[in-house]
Amino acid sequence: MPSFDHKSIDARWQDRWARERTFATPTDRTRPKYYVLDMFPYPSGAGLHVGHPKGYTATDVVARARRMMGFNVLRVMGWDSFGLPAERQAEKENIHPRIITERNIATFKQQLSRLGLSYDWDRELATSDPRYYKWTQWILLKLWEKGLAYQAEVAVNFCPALGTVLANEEVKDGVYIETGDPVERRLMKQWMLRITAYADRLIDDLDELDWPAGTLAMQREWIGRSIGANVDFAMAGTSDVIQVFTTRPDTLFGGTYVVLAPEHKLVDAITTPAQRAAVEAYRAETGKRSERDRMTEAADAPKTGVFTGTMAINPVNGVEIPIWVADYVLASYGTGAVFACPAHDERDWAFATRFGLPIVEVVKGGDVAQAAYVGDGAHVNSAFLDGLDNDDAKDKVIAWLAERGKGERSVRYRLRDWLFSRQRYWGEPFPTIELDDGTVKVLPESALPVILPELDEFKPTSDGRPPLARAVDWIRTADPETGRPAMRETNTMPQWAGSCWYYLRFLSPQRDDVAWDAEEEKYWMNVDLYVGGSEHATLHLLYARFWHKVLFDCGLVHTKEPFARLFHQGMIHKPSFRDTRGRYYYDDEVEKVGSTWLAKESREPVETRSEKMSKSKYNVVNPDDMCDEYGADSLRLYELFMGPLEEGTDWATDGVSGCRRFLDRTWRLAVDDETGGPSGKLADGPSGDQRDVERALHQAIKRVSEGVESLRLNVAIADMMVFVNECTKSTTIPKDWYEQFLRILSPFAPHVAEELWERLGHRTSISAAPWPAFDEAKLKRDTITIAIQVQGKLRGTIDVAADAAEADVLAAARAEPKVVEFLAGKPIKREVYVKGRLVNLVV
RNA sequence: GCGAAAGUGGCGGAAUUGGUAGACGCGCUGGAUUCAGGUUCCAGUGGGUAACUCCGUGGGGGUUCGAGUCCCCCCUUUCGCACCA
Repeated sequence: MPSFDHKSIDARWQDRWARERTFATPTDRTRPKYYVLDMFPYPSGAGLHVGHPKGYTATDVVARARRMMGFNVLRVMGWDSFGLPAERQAEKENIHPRIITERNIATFKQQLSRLGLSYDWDRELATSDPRYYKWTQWILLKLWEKGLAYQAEVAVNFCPALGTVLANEEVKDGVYIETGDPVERRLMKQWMLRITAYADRLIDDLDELDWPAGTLAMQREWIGRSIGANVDFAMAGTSDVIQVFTTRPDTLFGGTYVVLAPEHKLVDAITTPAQRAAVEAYRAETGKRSERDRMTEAADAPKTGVFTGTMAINPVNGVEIPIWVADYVLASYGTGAVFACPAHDERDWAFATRFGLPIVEVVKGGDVAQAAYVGDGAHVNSAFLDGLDNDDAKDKVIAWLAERGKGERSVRYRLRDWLFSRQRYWGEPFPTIELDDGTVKVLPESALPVILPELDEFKPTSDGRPPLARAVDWIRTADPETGRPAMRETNTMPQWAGSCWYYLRFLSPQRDDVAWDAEEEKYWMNVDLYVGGSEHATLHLLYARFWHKVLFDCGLVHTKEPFARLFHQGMIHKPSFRDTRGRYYYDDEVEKVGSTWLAKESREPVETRSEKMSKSKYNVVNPDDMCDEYGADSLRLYELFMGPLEEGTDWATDGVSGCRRFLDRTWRLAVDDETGGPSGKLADGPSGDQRDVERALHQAIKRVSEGVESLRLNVAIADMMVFVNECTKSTTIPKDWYEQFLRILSPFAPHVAEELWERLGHRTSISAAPWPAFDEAKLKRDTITIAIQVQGKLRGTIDVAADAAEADVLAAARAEPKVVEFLAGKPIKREVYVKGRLVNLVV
């Protein structure tokens, strides 16, 4: 029999915390603040699985411990509730997405509440709530005022399956990263946000963030700043010039040809009659291949291209070099034209060797007949650059070009402006109108929120317009300022919009007169610890930083960055079972025979592999089941005990029972299993020598305290287990020690800790008890074990007093029988002594 | 192909950052308690060996009195980027 009834204990304390508003956000300003935030979830129809609470439990431990340490803690939860899945579900079931969303939120909240997470639920918010999205629209007005929102006819990523466009960040290898649906290029008029205007600050301010190094690198790469030069190439017999962008102007003397992208606007003008047919054929050929094909083939495919018939003049040495057209040059990056230096660029080298173009070495260091050399080195064959290294040569040649009006320093970015409209229903309507003369203007703040109109069908119209085109009466409106007839925008904002600023709305979610209270913002911002998945490294986290900087420029927030410290929790996986036809099986439908898995019914072999939990793969574990069987505290402990928070691990329900046994032992230290009364094991003070128990206590306090800071909570739990194991061995333990332990256990296992705390006579919640301090002196031992090595191999151990003198330790080491045996009478050449650790005798 | 991270018992993972490898948990083996256990308690549990001992942190070299930890080469896995000039 388990020792305690988790069902009644969980329910009892959850009720009590809610009734007494135990975790209401403090309003005093006398204590230091700590804002700990989880990435809020999209409330999907599938509900929660045990992967979700991993991050939430970690932040809950931090929040609860910080409160006990004397911080005012802001800990909140909300819903990223606009988005595609609800809309698709709505189409399928013919139910309004709002109803579906409400239903899903109720499920999520119910599941979350069973975990005993210490959220201030009075601050709950949902991005699809008009009280919330009014302010999302309001921020768009700010972006407009700053000239950062505009409409443009652009080549977009259009996903036919979804009937909507997608942002660059949402597309990879020609498919939508969420669903795998193919994406094609189309020219459409869209809302754009000028995130590129913030590119430098988005890179430079990364330096001040305590974020995972990988995520910082990904953001830098995504923004992709390249510093180089624009260089003008004149052409024989025309006044046109070709401008190229290069990061290696120092290799200009090695430039042996120029390449234009097939779409480059000068291609037509410069192609000679003799080459026209070949060039036209090539352009037709490359134009036929979709963006997707060109992406997937990418780097390994042999390079293709044709000569235009025209020569360009290399500005540094006046040499005539041919102009080619090739699709390895992208129209959309830089100027759509490059000068090629095959000796020092791998792509150019591949192209030049294929088409027999000359390779001229200008940087020493490699063998350019064999491969391109891209490293640093002394310049040669480069006139006034000879002898310089890459950096010096770049500076010198840029200055040289600038003096002669042939070039200038230039910075380019991989980052493009953010495509901000979607042809969907379930999102924020734009607070904009278009007048009958085509003028687009934003509505005044007083006209907000622009409420999403009711529809009963959510598909795009039959002629391909967005779902909101169905809201005929809603679209027709008047300019509130002039009364002129106007049309509303039928696009909606992308799902990222709401999550770009929710951390600010949590500061004062009940206020309808402001987006957030300025005083609250000054006190609470920025977010001290932000925990969520690494899949948002270049999406949400980049967009949110961008908005935050705009709000900073508007004087609406006082920090440059929203999230001071970021942590990614690893994903929980579980083996799935699949037969050759791709059918998945639940784990109770298969069995292991020898080393292979068979489907129980068909006896067919099934393949097993560890995958991300997903309803469609039949490998989800529901936290409700864990709470039913083991209790919330056992689940919480296991979520964190599994391994380092940042790493992904396989779920093992057996591990939950191990955590439950730990709590059972904890319980039995205080409560008699038979009677349910006090165990009689808790004493007024130590009996005899209990320094081992005391040391285990202080070690646990130390590790848990450090773990709250470093989020290394798995080892913190291990040390708490050591303490309980020590106590289990003792006949009595001081009550005071046990209570100190309960306090450090309480952030992890709050229900059991509260219950025991109360049974020990406390009238107030353990969550309000002060955090115990550990004593370094109590961690020390009187006698320590010293390892004795001969030639670096362990040959024995000796126990000595902790303060034993070196000479005594060495003497004891030499006298150790095993050691004597291995020394075999040989003279000792060297004695290494590491204080308190080991002795190594070298012969 | 480029970049980053990681490879430790049957399994999840520890290891004071160069100092006794395998903490803690799961699983397993034996014993005790129990009418009965998916109970609890005790003992054991990296591999080989009867033992002395030997071998062991993906593989191979190296530095060092001493390497899971540092250096070089290689292999594997995961993630990110993928002709960005």
